[in-house]
Amino acid sequence: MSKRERQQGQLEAAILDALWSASAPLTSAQVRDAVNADEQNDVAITTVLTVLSRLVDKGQVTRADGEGRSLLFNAAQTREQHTAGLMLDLFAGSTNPTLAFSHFASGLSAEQLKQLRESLGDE
Amino acid sequence: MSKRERQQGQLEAAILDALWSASAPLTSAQVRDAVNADEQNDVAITTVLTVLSRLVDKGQVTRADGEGRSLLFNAAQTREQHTAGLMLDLFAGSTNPTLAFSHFASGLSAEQLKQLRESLGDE
DNA sequence: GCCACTGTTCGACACGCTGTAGAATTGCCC
DNA sequence: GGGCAATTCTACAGCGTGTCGAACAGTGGC
Repeated sequence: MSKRERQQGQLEAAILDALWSASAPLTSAQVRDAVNADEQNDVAITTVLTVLSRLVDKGQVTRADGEGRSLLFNAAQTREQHTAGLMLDLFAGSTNPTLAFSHFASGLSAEQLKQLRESLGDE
Repeated sequence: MSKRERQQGQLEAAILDALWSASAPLTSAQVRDAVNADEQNDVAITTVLTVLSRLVDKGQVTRADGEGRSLLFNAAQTREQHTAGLMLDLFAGSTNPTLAFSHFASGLSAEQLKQLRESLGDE
Protein backbone atom coordinates (compact mmCIF):
# COMPACT_ATOMS: atom_id res chain seq x y z
CA MET A 1 0.00 0.00 0.00
CA SER A 2 1.01 3.60 -0.16
CA LYS A 3 1.71 4.66 3.38
CA ARG A 4 1.53 3.25 6.86
CA GLU A 5 -1.63 1.32 7.61
CA ARG A 6 -2.63 3.75 10.30
CA GLN A 7 0.54 2.82 12.13
CA GLN A 8 -1.01 -0.40 13.19
CA GLY A 9 0.41 -3.39 11.68
CA GLN A 10 3.03 -2.78 9.07
CA LEU A 11 3.80 -6.46 9.13
CA GLU A 12 0.12 -7.29 9.18
CA ALA A 13 -0.36 -5.14 6.11
CA ALA A 14 2.58 -6.75 4.35
CA ILE A 15 1.20 -10.18 5.09
CA LEU A 16 -2.25 -9.27 3.84
CA ASP A 17 -0.62 -7.86 0.74
CA ALA A 18 1.17 -11.11 0.15
CA LEU A 19 -2.06 -13.00 0.54
CA TRP A 20 -3.90 -10.63 -1.76
CA SER A 21 -1.23 -10.78 -4.40
CA ALA A 22 -1.31 -14.54 -4.50
CA SER A 23 -3.75 -16.33 -6.73
CA ALA A 24 -4.12 -19.18 -4.28
CA PRO A 25 -3.84 -19.78 -0.54
CA LEU A 26 -0.28 -19.69 0.74
CA THR A 27 1.64 -21.71 3.28
CA SER A 28 3.36 -19.89 6.11
CA ALA A 29 6.71 -20.35 4.40
CA GLN A 30 5.41 -18.82 1.20
CA VAL A 31 4.00 -15.88 3.12
CA ARG A 32 7.31 -15.36 4.85
CA ASP A 33 9.18 -15.48 1.55
CA ALA A 34 6.82 -12.99 -0.06
CA VAL A 35 7.03 -10.61 2.88
CA ASN A 36 10.79 -10.80 3.08
CA ALA A 37 11.10 -10.21 -0.64
CA ASP A 38 8.79 -7.21 -0.72
CA GLU A 39 9.90 -5.58 2.47
CA GLN A 40 13.56 -6.51 2.21
CA ASN A 41 13.15 -7.84 5.68
CA ASP A 42 14.17 -11.06 7.22
CA VAL A 43 11.44 -11.98 9.63
CA ALA A 44 11.42 -15.44 11.13
CA ILE A 45 8.77 -17.93 10.20
CA THR A 46 7.53 -17.91 13.78
CA THR A 47 6.95 -14.19 13.56
CA VAL A 48 4.89 -14.64 10.44
CA LEU A 49 2.89 -17.41 12.06
CA THR A 50 2.19 -15.32 15.13
CA VAL A 51 0.88 -12.45 13.09
CA LEU A 52 -1.01 -14.82 10.85
CA SER A 53 -2.84 -16.33 13.78
CA ARG A 54 -3.63 -12.90 15.13
CA LEU A 55 -5.15 -12.07 11.77
CA VAL A 56 -7.11 -15.31 11.90
CA ASP A 57 -8.38 -14.33 15.34
CA LYS A 58 -9.48 -11.02 13.92
CA GLY A 59 -11.25 -12.76 11.08
CA GLN A 60 -9.14 -11.15 8.41
CA VAL A 61 -7.48 -14.37 7.35
CA THR A 62 -8.77 -17.91 7.03
CA ARG A 63 -6.79 -21.04 7.73
CA ALA A 64 -7.21 -24.43 6.09
CA ASP A 65 -5.35 -27.70 6.07
CA GLY A 66 -3.01 -28.22 3.17
CA GLU A 67 -0.64 -30.92 2.01
CA GLY A 68 0.92 -32.88 4.83
CA ARG A 69 1.14 -30.97 8.10
CA SER A 70 1.18 -27.55 6.55
CA LEU A 71 -1.60 -25.02 6.78
CA LEU A 72 -2.87 -22.78 4.04
CA PHE A 73 -3.71 -19.19 4.68
CA ASN A 74 -5.95 -16.97 2.68
CA ALA A 75 -7.34 -13.48 3.04
CA ALA A 76 -10.94 -13.52 4.19
CA GLN A 77 -11.83 -10.69 1.84
CA THR A 78 -10.35 -9.36 -1.35
CA ARG A 79 -8.24 -6.25 -1.07
CA GLU A 80 -11.05 -4.23 -2.60
CA GLN A 81 -13.69 -5.64 -0.29
CA HIS A 82 -11.48 -4.78 2.61
CA THR A 83 -10.97 -1.24 1.39
CA ALA A 84 -14.66 -0.86 0.68
CA GLY A 85 -15.51 -2.16 4.13
CA LEU A 86 -13.35 0.45 5.79
CA MET A 87 -14.85 3.15 3.61
CA LEU A 88 -18.34 1.99 4.47
CA ASP A 89 -17.53 2.06 8.17
CA LEU A 90 -16.41 5.64 7.84
CA PHE A 91 -19.38 6.56 5.72
CA ALA A 92 -21.87 4.84 7.98
CA GLY A 93 -20.34 6.40 11.05
CA SER A 94 -20.56 9.86 9.63
CA THR A 95 -23.12 12.25 11.04
CA ASN A 96 -23.57 13.74 7.60
CA PRO A 97 -22.73 11.10 5.02
CA THR A 98 -23.79 13.12 2.03
CA LEU A 99 -21.63 16.08 2.98
CA ALA A 100 -18.73 13.78 3.76
CA PHE A 101 -19.17 12.20 0.37
CA SER A 102 -19.17 15.51 -1.40
CA HIS A 103 -15.87 16.37 0.29
CA PHE A 104 -14.63 12.99 -0.77
CA ALA A 105 -15.66 13.66 -4.36
CA SER A 106 -13.88 17.01 -4.28
CA GLY A 107 -10.65 15.22 -3.71
CA LEU A 108 -10.91 13.11 -6.82
CA SER A 109 -9.75 13.76 -10.35
CA ALA A 110 -12.20 14.40 -13.16
CA GLU A 111 -11.34 11.02 -14.56
CA GLN A 112 -12.09 9.30 -11.29
CA LEU A 113 -15.35 11.19 -10.92
CA LYS A 114 -16.40 10.03 -14.32
CA GLN A 115 -15.76 6.45 -13.35
CA LEU A 116 -17.66 6.81 -10.12
CA ARG A 117 -20.63 8.30 -11.90
CA GLU A 118 -20.68 5.36 -14.24
CA SER A 119 -20.26 2.98 -11.39
CA LEU A 120 -23.21 4.54 -9.59
CA GLY A 121 -25.30 5.02 -12.67
CA ASP A 122 -25.15 1.54 -14.12
CA GLU A 123 -27.48 -0.54 -12.10
CA MET B 1 -19.35 7.60 16.46
CA SER B 2 -20.70 4.14 16.05
CA LYS B 3 -18.12 1.76 17.45
CA ARG B 4 -14.63 1.87 18.78
CA GLU B 5 -12.35 4.09 16.79
CA ARG B 6 -10.22 1.12 15.83
CA GLN B 7 -9.03 0.97 19.42
CA GLN B 8 -6.92 4.01 18.85
CA GLY B 9 -7.88 6.96 20.74
CA GLN B 10 -11.24 6.69 22.35
CA LEU B 11 -10.49 9.80 24.32
CA GLU B 12 -9.05 11.46 21.25
CA ALA B 13 -12.23 10.68 19.38
CA ALA B 14 -14.36 12.01 22.22
CA ILE B 15 -12.37 15.21 22.29
CA LEU B 16 -12.64 15.68 18.56
CA ASP B 17 -16.36 15.06 18.85
CA ALA B 18 -16.62 17.76 21.47
CA LEU B 19 -14.74 20.15 19.26
CA TRP B 20 -16.84 19.26 16.24
CA SER B 21 -20.07 19.63 18.12
CA ALA B 22 -19.18 23.10 19.32
CA SER B 23 -19.96 26.10 17.21
CA ALA B 24 -16.88 27.95 18.39
CA PRO B 25 -13.41 27.10 19.71
CA LEU B 26 -13.43 25.69 23.22
CA THR B 27 -11.22 26.15 26.23
CA SER B 28 -9.64 23.11 27.82
CA ALA B 29 -12.17 23.27 30.65
CA GLN B 30 -15.06 23.28 28.20
CA VAL B 31 -13.62 20.34 26.36
CA ARG B 32 -13.23 18.43 29.60
CA ASP B 33 -16.80 19.20 30.59
CA ALA B 34 -18.15 18.12 27.22
CA VAL B 35 -16.16 14.90 27.28
CA ASN B 36 -17.13 14.04 30.82
CA ALA B 37 -20.78 14.72 30.06
CA ASP B 38 -20.88 12.62 26.89
CA GLU B 39 -18.74 9.76 28.07
CA GLN B 40 -19.93 9.77 31.66
CA ASN B 41 -16.29 9.86 32.53
CA ASP B 42 -14.39 12.00 34.94
CA VAL B 43 -11.09 12.68 33.31
CA ALA B 44 -8.81 15.29 34.80
CA ILE B 45 -8.16 18.53 33.03
CA THR B 46 -4.51 17.59 32.68
CA THR B 47 -5.48 14.44 30.82
CA VAL B 48 -7.53 16.45 28.40
CA LEU B 49 -4.72 18.91 27.88
CA THR B 50 -2.23 16.15 27.23
CA VAL B 51 -4.41 14.58 24.59
CA LEU B 52 -5.23 17.97 23.18
CA SER B 53 -1.58 18.80 22.68
CA ARG B 54 -0.96 15.44 21.09
CA LEU B 55 -3.76 16.22 18.66
CA VAL B 56 -2.19 19.61 18.01
CA ASP B 57 1.11 17.85 17.30
CA LYS B 58 -0.69 15.64 14.83
CA GLY B 59 -2.24 18.64 13.18
CA GLN B 60 -5.77 17.56 13.96
CA VAL B 61 -6.45 20.43 16.34
CA THR B 62 -5.41 24.06 16.31
CA ARG B 63 -4.59 26.13 19.35
CA ALA B 64 -5.08 29.88 19.75
CA ASP B 65 -4.87 32.38 22.59
CA GLY B 66 -8.16 33.25 24.18
CA GLU B 67 -9.30 35.51 26.98
CA GLY B 68 -6.73 35.92 29.71
CA ARG B 69 -4.29 33.04 30.02
CA SER B 70 -6.58 30.45 28.58
CA LEU B 71 -6.14 28.76 25.24
CA LEU B 72 -8.78 28.00 22.68
CA PHE B 73 -8.84 24.73 20.82
CA ASN B 74 -10.52 23.98 17.56
CA ALA B 75 -10.65 21.06 15.16
CA ALA B 76 -8.43 21.62 12.15
CA GLN B 77 -11.02 20.09 9.84
CA THR B 78 -14.74 19.61 10.00
CA ARG B 79 -15.95 16.19 10.92
CA GLU B 80 -16.94 15.57 7.32
CA GLN B 81 -13.63 16.72 5.92
CA HIS B 82 -11.93 14.40 8.31
CA THR B 83 -14.09 11.49 7.27
CA ALA B 84 -13.64 12.33 3.61
CA GLY B 85 -9.88 12.52 4.09
CA LEU B 86 -9.76 9.05 5.54
CA MET B 87 -11.93 7.74 2.75
CA LEU B 88 -9.70 9.37 0.18
CA ASP B 89 -6.62 7.82 1.74
CA LEU B 90 -8.21 4.42 1.45
CA PHE B 91 -9.40 5.06 -2.06
CA ALA B 92 -6.08 6.47 -3.21
CA GLY B 93 -4.19 3.61 -1.67
CA SER B 94 -6.31 1.05 -3.40
CA THR B 95 -4.80 -0.94 -6.23
CA ASN B 96 -8.14 -1.00 -7.95
CA PRO B 97 -10.12 2.06 -6.88
CA THR B 98 -12.99 1.49 -9.24
CA LEU B 99 -13.58 -2.03 -8.05
CA ALA B 100 -13.23 -0.95 -4.46
CA PHE B 101 -15.77 1.75 -5.08
CA SER B 102 -18.21 -0.64 -6.63
CA HIS B 103 -17.99 -2.82 -3.53
CA PHE B 104 -18.52 0.30 -1.50
CA ALA B 105 -21.60 1.18 -3.51
CA SER B 106 -22.96 -2.34 -3.01
CA GLY B 107 -23.01 -1.73 0.69
CA LEU B 108 -25.23 1.31 0.46
CA SER B 109 -28.99 1.57 0.50
CA ALA B 110 -30.94 2.59 -2.58
CA GLU B 111 -31.70 5.86 -0.88
CA GLN B 112 -28.08 6.58 -0.23
CA LEU B 113 -27.12 5.63 -3.77
CA LYS B 114 -29.66 8.08 -5.06
CA GLN B 115 -28.23 10.85 -2.95
CA LEU B 116 -24.72 10.11 -4.06
CA ARG B 117 -25.74 10.05 -7.69
CA GLU B 118 -27.31 13.45 -7.28
CA SER B 119 -24.30 14.67 -5.44
CA LEU B 120 -22.06 13.62 -8.28
CA GLY B 121 -24.41 14.59 -11.04
CA ASP B 122 -24.87 18.23 -10.12
CA GLU B 123 -21.78 19.98 -11.28
C1' DG C 1 5.08 43.93 45.71
C1' DC C 2 2.93 39.61 47.40
C1' DC C 3 -0.53 36.02 47.56
C1' DA C 4 -4.01 33.10 46.16
C1' DC C 5 -6.05 31.29 41.93
C1' DT C 6 -6.53 29.39 37.73
C1' DG C 7 -4.71 27.54 33.62
C1' DT C 8 -0.64 25.38 31.33
C1' DT C 9 3.49 22.60 30.79
C1' DC C 10 6.48 18.58 32.26
C1' DG C 11 7.44 14.25 33.49
C1' DA C 12 5.80 9.66 34.69
C1' DC C 13 3.70 5.39 34.63
C1' DA C 14 0.24 1.75 33.21
C1' DC C 15 -1.88 -0.80 29.33
C1' DG C 16 -2.91 -2.90 25.06
C1' DC C 17 -1.45 -3.92 20.35
C1' DT C 18 2.14 -5.18 17.36
C1' DG C 19 6.77 -7.05 16.05
C1' DT C 20 9.92 -10.44 17.03
C1' DA C 21 11.48 -14.94 17.89
C1' DG C 22 13.36 -19.08 20.82
C1' DA C 23 11.62 -23.27 23.01
C1' DA C 24 8.53 -26.90 23.15
C1' DT C 25 5.30 -29.80 20.80
C1' DT C 26 3.23 -32.38 17.11
C1' DG C 27 2.80 -35.01 13.12
C1' DC C 28 4.70 -36.99 8.65
C1' DC C 29 7.96 -39.99 6.20
C1' DC C 30 11.41 -43.31 5.76
C1' DG D 1 11.15 -45.36 15.98
C1' DG D 2 13.88 -41.30 14.71
C1' DG D 3 14.55 -37.20 12.22
C1' DC D 4 12.68 -33.26 10.29
C1' DA D 5 9.53 -29.73 9.15
C1' DA D 6 5.63 -27.10 10.60
C1' DT D 7 2.96 -25.35 14.30
C1' DT D 8 1.91 -23.75 18.91
C1' DC D 9 3.43 -21.61 23.29
C1' DT D 10 5.57 -18.26 25.86
C1' DA D 11 8.07 -13.97 26.39
C1' DC D 12 9.53 -9.60 25.89
C1' DA D 13 10.43 -4.95 23.73
C1' DG D 14 8.48 -0.65 21.67
C1' DC D 15 4.91 2.58 20.57
C1' DG D 16 0.65 5.03 21.02
C1' DT D 17 -2.72 6.24 24.20
C1' DG D 18 -4.92 7.22 28.80
C1' DT D 19 -4.20 9.15 33.09
C1' DC D 20 -2.34 12.49 36.32
C1' DG D 21 0.50 14.77 40.01
C1' DA D 22 3.79 18.28 40.50
C1' DA D 23 5.92 22.27 39.01
C1' DC D 24 5.38 26.69 36.67
C1' DA D 25 3.25 30.99 35.16
C1' DG D 26 0.04 34.84 34.41
C1' DT D 27 -3.73 37.81 36.79
C1' DG D 28 -6.41 40.14 39.95
C1' DG D 29 -6.87 41.80 44.50
C1' DC D 30 -4.83 43.86 48.69
